[in-house]
Amino acid sequence: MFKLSKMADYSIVLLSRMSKAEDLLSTSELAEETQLSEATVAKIMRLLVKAEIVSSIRGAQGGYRLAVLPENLSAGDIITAIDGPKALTACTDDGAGECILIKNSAMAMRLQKINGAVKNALHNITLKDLYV
Amino acid sequence: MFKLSKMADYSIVLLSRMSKAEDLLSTSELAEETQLSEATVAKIMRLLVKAEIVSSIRGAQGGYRLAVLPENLSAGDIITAIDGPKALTACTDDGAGECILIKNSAMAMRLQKINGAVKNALHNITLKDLYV
DNA sequence: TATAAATCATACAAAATTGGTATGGTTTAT
DNA sequence: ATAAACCATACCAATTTTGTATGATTTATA
Repeated sequence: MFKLSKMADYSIVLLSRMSKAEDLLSTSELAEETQLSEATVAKIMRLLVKAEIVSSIRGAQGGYRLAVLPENLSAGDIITAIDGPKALTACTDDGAGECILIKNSAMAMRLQKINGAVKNALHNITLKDLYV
Repeated sequence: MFKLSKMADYSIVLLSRMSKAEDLLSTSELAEETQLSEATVAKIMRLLVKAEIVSSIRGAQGGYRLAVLPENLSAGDIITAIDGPKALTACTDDGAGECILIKNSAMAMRLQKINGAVKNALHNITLKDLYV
């Protein structure tokens, strides 16, 4: 199913705010402006850094800044960064005995169609589309 | 995020099986062929009946049959039937204090774009595409 | 008409996921 | 040296999802 997670939702709000900023924004600044707790903001920012969507400067006067142009950052990228790559998949065969029904059947390949279509749709929407 | 729920996954398997059947299939028959428990099959079938995707005949010798042609049944229809209409939405304002951040901002409308794109993608895939 | 086959409705517990917070460590400007 | 700020990890609470159980209703058939 598709339902934007709260975290992904928050991240879009944060990224939108950042896309309007010239200089660095700290966790506390972002938290204040978005009404989110600092802990939650920090958690999201870490994921965005790891995904190289934002870059970070450590130490005093540090903070975050977008590492990608808003028009080059897709909704799919953001969701994958926050919720993980499995967030955009149908029944995946992870070798742990999942998807018994579908393994060994043509269905597995067909389900890829659903994934592909959704991924494609999400990659055609950019951050710029979302905040302009 | 998008991840096909197990139930939606199962329902596609069940519907695929039904699309090959001429006559009625009972819960026990479907359970046996798909290796799912009868209780789980029954639960899914109830949802599919309510969504008018399959029709049911009660009583002895009863069972289920597809009520729609496979080429007219979209993945979106199936997912909505199983996981509910909210399954295909971004942060919805349901009046219960959700989405405080986004309410009163232009962001709400922008998020509709994500929903719209995903819904559109899922409605362009039919059951026939999935089992042929 | 009694019986068995079958769907319908509801409720519920276990398991998995998600949301949110806390704690301590490391880096760096001043 | 100090304080500001990011980094890493772990953890718990809340929610959602999965799966099952129980009983009621309908209907073909002997």
